[in-house]
Amino acid sequence: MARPREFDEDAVLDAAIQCFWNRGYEATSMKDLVGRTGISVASLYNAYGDKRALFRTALDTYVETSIGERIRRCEAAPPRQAIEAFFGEIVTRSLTDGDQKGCMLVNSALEVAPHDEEFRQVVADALVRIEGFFIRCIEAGQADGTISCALTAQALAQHFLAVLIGIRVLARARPQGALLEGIASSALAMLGATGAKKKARQ
Amino acid sequence: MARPREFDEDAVLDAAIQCFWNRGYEATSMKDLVGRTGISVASLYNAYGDKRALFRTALDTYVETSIGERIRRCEAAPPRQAIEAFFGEIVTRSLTDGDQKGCMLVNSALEVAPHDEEFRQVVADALVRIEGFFIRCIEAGQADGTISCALTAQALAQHFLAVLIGIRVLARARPQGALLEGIASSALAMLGATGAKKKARQ
DNA sequence: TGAGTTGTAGTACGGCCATTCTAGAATGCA
DNA sequence: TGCATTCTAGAATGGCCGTACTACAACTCA
Repeated sequence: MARPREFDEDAVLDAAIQCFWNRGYEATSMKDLVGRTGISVASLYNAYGDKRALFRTALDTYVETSIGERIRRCEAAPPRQAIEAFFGEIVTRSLTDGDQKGCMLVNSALEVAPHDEEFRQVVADALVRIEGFFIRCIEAGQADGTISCALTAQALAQHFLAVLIGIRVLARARPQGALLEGIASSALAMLGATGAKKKARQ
Repeated sequence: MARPREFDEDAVLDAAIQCFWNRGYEATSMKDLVGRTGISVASLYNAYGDKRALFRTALDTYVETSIGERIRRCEAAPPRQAIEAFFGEIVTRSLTDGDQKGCMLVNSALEVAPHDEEFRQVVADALVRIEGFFIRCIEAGQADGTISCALTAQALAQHFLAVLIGIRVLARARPQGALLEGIASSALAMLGATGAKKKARQ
């Protein structure tokens, strides 16, 4: 071990994530990355390998932090509220992001997954992880009666996954609050009528 | 007027659509287009302008043919069947396409719409057109009692739009029949119970 | 202190990119 | 037939791409 890094590795990786997230893989050049990260291209190559490897690191980090943490955060709540919180966060994030970057995972699912087996697997695994979150919540909710049993947990979870992706795509092309919120709330309606308390009030 | 075109304009445009559809805008090079269309780069520039203009023509044509025609075809059927047919076609197409190209409109919604106002508008308009198809079908179905009134026509239509997009994205990352078919059928379940005949049988 | 190691900066490199130019071939019209 | 016009082919162009190389700076450890 000799000379230590001069740059903040987390900050640089975060800057790289922002680039790829915003523009995608192809449209992001090494020059863009150098400009955004503030370090030289040699340092980038030295620290992360080539562009593809840097993208892989960026995507993995994004999935682990943005998505993984959201799942953990939401899953702390009771099942039904966990799903509501998840959609709520997604919609809020989509609307408050001025760059309209959408979700880096969804963007990658379209851009890099189809023609690259490695990335297809990374994306598919992350999607399965989200689906797993939904399944766990729905099963728990169906067990304690807070979620309807009209559909199987898996069917409903996969439906939610599709809606989630749809929201993320629409966030980039039609970023209107009413649209995204409406879609989320019609999805949540599929959870079934809420408990007796709320029902009685209406 | 002098020397006429030597190439089949429809065939060339179709080849260009295939390129852009499969790889996206950025990842498709003029060299790719020359190879796929079979005509020289000079002819491409002469006939369609630059790469961006060719993409615009390709996208417009795609929307008009692939999507416009599907809407017209499906809308010939009664409202509920129209929606069922629409989802059925999408799922079938997604699964039988060996290239897993998904939908060129959805791909464009993520790749070119966010950073290009012209294309954002083109994509948004096309999405509104699909939404309009759903709204017309749902309103008609709610009027004749074949579709549930649990949600407003617009809310359900927008929900369907999101699910549709979700299916198209998943088709590129997780192209499994059971997944896509399951999502479509859980969406169709939102149309509500079918007519008395079918209900009585069960 | 100095030898060894690793990070950094700048630059050079070959290749491919979109685009344009040049020359000539094919057609319609007079 | 000859002129004007349009299409086609291929090469040329300038720029940017990702990447590798070279020289040097900064640190650890003996």
